[in-house]
Amino acid sequence: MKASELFFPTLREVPSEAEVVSHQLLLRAGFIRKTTAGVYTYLPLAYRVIKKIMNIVREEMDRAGGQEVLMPIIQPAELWKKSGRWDVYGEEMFRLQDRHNRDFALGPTHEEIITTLVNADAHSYRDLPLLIYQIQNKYRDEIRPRFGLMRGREFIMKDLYSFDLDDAGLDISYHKMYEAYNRIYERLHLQYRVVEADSGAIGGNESHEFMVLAENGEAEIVYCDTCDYAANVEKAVCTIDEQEAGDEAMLAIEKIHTPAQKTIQDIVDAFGIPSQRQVKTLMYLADGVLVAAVLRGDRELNEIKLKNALGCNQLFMADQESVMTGCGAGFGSLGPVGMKVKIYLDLEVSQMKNFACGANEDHYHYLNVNLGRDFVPEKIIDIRAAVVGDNCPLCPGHLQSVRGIEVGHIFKLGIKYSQALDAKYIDQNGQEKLMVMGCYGIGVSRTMAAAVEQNNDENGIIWPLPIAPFQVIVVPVNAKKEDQMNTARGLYEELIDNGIEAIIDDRDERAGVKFKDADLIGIPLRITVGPKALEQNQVEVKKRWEKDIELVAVENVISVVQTILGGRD
RNA sequence: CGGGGCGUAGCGCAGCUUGGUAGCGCGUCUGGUUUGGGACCAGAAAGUCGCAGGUUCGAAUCCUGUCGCCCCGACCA
Repeated sequence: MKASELFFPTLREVPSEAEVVSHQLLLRAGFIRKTTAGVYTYLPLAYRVIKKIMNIVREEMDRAGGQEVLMPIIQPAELWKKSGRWDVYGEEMFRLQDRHNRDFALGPTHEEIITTLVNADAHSYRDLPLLIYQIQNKYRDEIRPRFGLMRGREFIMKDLYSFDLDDAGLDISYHKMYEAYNRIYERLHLQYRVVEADSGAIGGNESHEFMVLAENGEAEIVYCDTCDYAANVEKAVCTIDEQEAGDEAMLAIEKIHTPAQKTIQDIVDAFGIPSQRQVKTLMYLADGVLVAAVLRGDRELNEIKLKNALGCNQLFMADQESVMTGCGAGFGSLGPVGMKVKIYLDLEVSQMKNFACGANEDHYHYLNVNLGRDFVPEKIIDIRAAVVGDNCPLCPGHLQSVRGIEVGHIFKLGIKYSQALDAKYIDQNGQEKLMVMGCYGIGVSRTMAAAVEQNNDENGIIWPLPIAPFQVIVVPVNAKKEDQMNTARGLYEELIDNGIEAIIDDRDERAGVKFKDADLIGIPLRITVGPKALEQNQVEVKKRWEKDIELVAVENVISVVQTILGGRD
């Protein structure tokens, strides 16, 4: 490709709409342009990267026994009504009507379509297992699209669905995908981590996320400094150490006047009671029902854990009014003693003795409160957010934390959708049974953004070799000098003949401009044809990820390039 | 949807408080001089100031409404 003909409109300045580095660089380097919020056009360079990612994904899916199909984006409402998700999916689904006012959705995911399809055409145990996948655009009317490609409303996703005879079969399919995903991220040359995940609204009981490590990642990952344990903080299990439980004797409960003390810190300041000796009470509305979540004073609640424990659909922090009517006291004076609504007590609090908390009466607190004697919770469960330094749930190690971008997520769905959509098969004994399903997603366009997020410097993108839009850029320092252009052209053609994807920067620009652009768009190797070296029949070979320049005789360039490309791949 | 902010030339911004000729830098086009890390000189094109109402002799500027965009929160590949 000639740079003079390539459509890659680079920008010198950072568009003001871009906040994160991947968004800024993809815009500046002429890879993407926004059409509307969360919807982007992929320009030629970007689409080359996308296609490379797709191909790696496709190869690994095929290798794992997946079969590629292409399902419709436009999906009839009736399918979604059948699964019960037409109402549940809510605002996030793009909906439209045809000329007869029939309802449709733009597919945010394809469980409905694929399950219906498999149910219609796979009837026997002999037809299973099936691993069906596709790579196509998904539509989700996100509450807030952001960070460019990171969270779009239209994005490219690979989604695979597995159909098995039973749980044992699902375990095998799940394991295949787990392995395939690992191979994919290895092959993409991304630093990543597999973590245990919450399965969220999609349902199911086992789930892993594949996280590309990046400082600005939206997700927090905790991992053990000793063993292999790693989890999304949303999921990370908090344990208590039986040894730590004090054998302190219970003291008599005492009510104190706290006219101006509302927060945990106020009590620390006024009475010198450390936050670890206090308890905080958070009020939530779970599907409209008021509940109390009780945690140690210095801890944060993990809402997802609470939501899962309650088994509710919607969980919001309660408003002042609901709290006043439900508890008879306002925020800042709440506590488990005499609490009129159900108490969900964090595991850790069950070990605390003689703690301080609100008295459910404005301007009063209790001291020396004890579980059992002074109050009885509905449940004692793990609902606190894990933090760095916590005990590992699996070994004697401690938890560390990093941030990551979720680029892949695999779920065991079980029979949730086969039940709703009636996906059954006849087994060896002539019995009807429900298929057991799994689903497995990779955000392809997000993976491209994550790759940039992880691989860049002050000059621009540094594409990992397997997904670089081109592998080599040949830069004649002065396009008007015939000897330089001739050598550059010769090398360029030789590269192409050897199956190496190359650009020749034949533009009549100053060398600085070409170098800046080459760095910005992140081509891994640059071959510079300049006057001085050319006198010795040499050119420069520069790796985008290193500072040093290597002088190479023109006749050796191809083999040097091949060695570098081969070595890093 | 709640909170914060922004819409002025392709990109980055000023002008708005105090109404009166629409400006700057970069980019683009033409000519020339240059040519190893975003050159210089000269010239040029390009904006119904997001849109719609209103106030006014006169609105980018004041008022009302509306649309769009960005950031923080809940959601997710």
